[in-house]
Amino acid sequence: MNARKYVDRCLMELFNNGMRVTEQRKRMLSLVANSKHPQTAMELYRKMKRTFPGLSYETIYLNLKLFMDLRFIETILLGNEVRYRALPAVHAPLVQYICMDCKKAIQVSFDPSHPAFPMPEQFKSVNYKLDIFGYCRDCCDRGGSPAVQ
Amino acid sequence: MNARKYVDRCLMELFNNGMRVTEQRKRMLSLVANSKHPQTAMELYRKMKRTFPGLSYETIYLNLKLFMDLRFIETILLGNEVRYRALPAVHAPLVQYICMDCKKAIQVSFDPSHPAFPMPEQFKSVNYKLDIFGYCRDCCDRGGSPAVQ
DNA sequence: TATAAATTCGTAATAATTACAATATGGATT
DNA sequence: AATCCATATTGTAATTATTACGAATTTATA
Repeated sequence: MNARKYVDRCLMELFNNGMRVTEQRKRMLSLVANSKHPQTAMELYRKMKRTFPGLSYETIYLNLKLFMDLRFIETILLGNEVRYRALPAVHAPLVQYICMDCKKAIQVSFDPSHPAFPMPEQFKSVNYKLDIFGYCRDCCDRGGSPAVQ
Repeated sequence: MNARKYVDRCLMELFNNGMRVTEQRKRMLSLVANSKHPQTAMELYRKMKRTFPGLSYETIYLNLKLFMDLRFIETILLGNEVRYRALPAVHAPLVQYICMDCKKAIQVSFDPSHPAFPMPEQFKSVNYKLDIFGYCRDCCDRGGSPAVQ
């Protein structure tokens, strides 16, 4: 995913919906887009604090909620932590390979219309999430064997 | 999934690992297995309280953690809530169709070795989770259009 | 640069989760 | 069945995560 494009798309969408493009939101989206692995609210807060020393935690949560509503981001549970990650533009289906050690997420697009899915008759599907957990090359090499997702 | 079999399997596994088969654990596993939709820690606590009036919250969390480690259950985020659901025996790959309205989860087995998935070369996969979000027949009929996952 | 509405801040309340020592209990042993 | 001991549960409290709300600030626009 191109981080620059992603941020621009989100900012434009904010603007088009009559919402404000603030420095905090710019930075927050940029952080999310440029992070190798999904971030916790606390991690985002700490990083934002560097740029905005007087930042309130409330701002983080309000914007996380806003970004969720606008589908800029989505949540994932890793270990017991709630983490947030960038959600690519709608209709760009993805598989995510998540390293359970370093928490890096590799995103791969794929075709969800594939007959491999045994869709039940009466279910109206609007979204899906395919997360595959394992260990990336780097962590395999290091021989780490951490707590399981 | 057969709830009775599931609970028995879990209890046996507890026993085989030198852990104790307590009334609390029996009840908790039974609750998880017999719930149509994934439960929050609080929901489980409330229901358990009926059987064990002096129950401590700590017991819920300790056992949730234990059940996670033993892979009896797994977590899912619905809305902003962390919910727990029964995890069928290992090597029984599943797709879960989750109704975003009533939160009912329909489980369907499928074949993950299907070439539809573009596995990256250097990734050692140990587990995966395919959740499809949408609306079940009942909720479509009622015409509900609730908050999005 | 003045304005109005939206956003952020500061503070505090609420909810979720974890910690720890004392007590109780499961299951092995006798 | 009575005893014993390691494990599980309880009770209480601490910590962490999340939400609430009025006041102050900032954005986008004229």
